[in-house]
Amino acid sequence: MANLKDVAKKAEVSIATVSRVINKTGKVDTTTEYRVNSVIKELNYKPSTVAQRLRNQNNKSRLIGLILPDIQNPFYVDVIQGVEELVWKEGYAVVIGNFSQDEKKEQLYLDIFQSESVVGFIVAPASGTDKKVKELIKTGSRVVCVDRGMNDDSTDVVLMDNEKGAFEAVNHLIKLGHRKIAIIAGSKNIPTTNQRIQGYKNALECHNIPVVDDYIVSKDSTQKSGVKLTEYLLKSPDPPTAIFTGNNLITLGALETIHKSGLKIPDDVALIGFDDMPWSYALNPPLTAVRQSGFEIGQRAAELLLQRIQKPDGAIAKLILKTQLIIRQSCGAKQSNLC
Amino acid sequence: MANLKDVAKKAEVSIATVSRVINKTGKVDTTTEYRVNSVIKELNYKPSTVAQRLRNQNNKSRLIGLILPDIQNPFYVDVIQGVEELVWKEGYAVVIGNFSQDEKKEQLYLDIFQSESVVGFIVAPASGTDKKVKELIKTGSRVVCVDRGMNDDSTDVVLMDNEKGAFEAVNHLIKLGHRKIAIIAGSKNIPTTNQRIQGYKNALECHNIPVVDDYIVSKDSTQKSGVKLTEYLLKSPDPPTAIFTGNNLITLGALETIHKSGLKIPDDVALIGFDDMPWSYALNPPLTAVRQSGFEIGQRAAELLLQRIQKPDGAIAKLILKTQLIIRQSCGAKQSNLC
DNA sequence: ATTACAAGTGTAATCGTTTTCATAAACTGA
DNA sequence: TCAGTTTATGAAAACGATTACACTTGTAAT
Repeated sequence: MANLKDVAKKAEVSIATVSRVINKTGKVDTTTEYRVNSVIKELNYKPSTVAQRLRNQNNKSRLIGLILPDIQNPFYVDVIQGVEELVWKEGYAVVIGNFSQDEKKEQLYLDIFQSESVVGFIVAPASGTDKKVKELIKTGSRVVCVDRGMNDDSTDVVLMDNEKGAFEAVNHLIKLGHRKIAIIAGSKNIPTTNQRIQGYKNALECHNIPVVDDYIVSKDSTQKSGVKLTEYLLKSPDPPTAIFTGNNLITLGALETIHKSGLKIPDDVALIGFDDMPWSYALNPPLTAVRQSGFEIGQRAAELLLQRIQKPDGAIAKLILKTQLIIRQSCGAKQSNLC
Repeated sequence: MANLKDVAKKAEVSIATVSRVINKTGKVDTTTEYRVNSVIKELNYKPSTVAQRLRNQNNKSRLIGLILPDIQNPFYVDVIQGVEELVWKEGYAVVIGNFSQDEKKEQLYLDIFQSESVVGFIVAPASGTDKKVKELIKTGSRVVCVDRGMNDDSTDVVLMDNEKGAFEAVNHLIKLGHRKIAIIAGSKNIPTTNQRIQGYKNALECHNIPVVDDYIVSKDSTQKSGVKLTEYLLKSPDPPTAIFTGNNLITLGALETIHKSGLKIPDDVALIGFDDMPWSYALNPPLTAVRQSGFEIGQRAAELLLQRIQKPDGAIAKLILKTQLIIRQSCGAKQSNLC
């Protein structure tokens, strides 16, 4: 690759002049400017970002590091899309690290990204006490958390109101007359899971319906465990009349089992899912679901990050986005007017 | 951040010695080595990758650039996952550019990634004559194409056998007795679309069924156009008894319309989709579909890229992966034994 | 005692930029 | 005509690392 020196020699000027032409800093004669520009084109010269970055210490990359627990989950894909779309307008690209719920992998991605000098991080941290994240902040990196925050509120964060979302879902089921309501939750290691379980309990308690431990099942946040746990619930001596699934993958697993066992939705068993997905409406019957917009989370997080980059010392923001209950046909329509 | 000089001063040695300790090159006294290492830890010193890269001209990043047309499409998410999983083992991270079928955006991402000195690119190019991609190859970048290749076979490429996949799908419908078969294809600008249409035609011709132009509809590869075009087909004077949808998003759109119009699958209209998705089995009835493994494409592409990085001048590979017809219940079961 | 060699270390050049400072030439105004 | 100013340019220092080379010791071989 041609460098400044090559261009300078060919244009018969000093490298300083070439640099001035490129960066439009300082006076340059019009004719030399023209000459230099021709040579640049001729040699297809592109300044070395590496050298620039070394020289201009503050010259960060045009990369934003996005570190997520599970790219297989379409929810996080929406987050990616949200971030990408917003950040793109400012000329940034997104680097993605998928750590598959593995904290070690998360740490390594943070390391790699840091050494690639990303301008900032958007992270859904594996734990609320992530040492590496704290270290990053201390050393002046910009970090925004999504979906899950740091315990000590040391970063900007964009969260969903999971508890309320779950409450509304279960409340909806209760209003339709259901009393035997089960929840298939995701991994208990994830804060959001516990928030959703809490919302579920709150709704039951609000209607004086006893919380039955057998109706609260969880393993991990995969489709497979959705299949298994639904089987377990349906085979139990007193099966629930309604199931609330903790995320979109679990919902798919539950659907699989319900169809296999020949039960009808919503007459034999009602289903309501956390996560509204593109396929929710295509189901038969269309799925009633709690919508959380990954796209919006992504966008907000990106906004916060860009702000933080501009104003490193601004107040720390904590955004809690509302979920939306999308009522379709998977819970039946028998109305009642409790609550 | 501390640099070599700081460490050297504090450890009372020259920067050369510090460098030697870090890189374990050259002789260093055990006690000085120990001293230097302590200081490094104390100051939390990390070598500047930027400076290293400038110095060691060949020192590339640990990033692989992945440039895709539509991250909203779960198929490409599978590709990402495939790449990520394989490449991760070799200590690389993945940078993702989502160009939303916009060639300009694609070019810009290629530029950004190049200036971030990625070790290699995996691209699903917007067009088979992409100038920028060719330029990259000329300047020594490693490029592997996925899903769509370069016209002149100038890069390694991993493709699906779309024509055969479509053929088998339509053949399946014909064997079940269908004669009025429509195809809702994706954007005609994408090579894969045309391959799938070709496979569709081949199957009809193979059974001496006339190809009816009215049954071949296409717009773009979105859910929305799936909705619209299905409406169009079902309202036509002689509606098809079976629909073959060109990708997973179109399938969702078609399902939406079919359910809305109260028709039963497969009795009123059979449906077969290109792309088997996690939700295919959760549908009611479960969807018969042509499976193409994005994950496998991703993995293979990553393999090729890593090989190419090691052996820049090896022979160019063209991998064509087979699709798999997953027969479920969305096409009915009336057997016939033509063909 | 002298030479030869190895071990341990430091000096300085280098990678490709940007930018400060110096300087020569050209212009200004009395 | 000459001081003062502006314009156009170049030389050289930095950014933070690596590394070839030179240098000082100490030790072994003669």
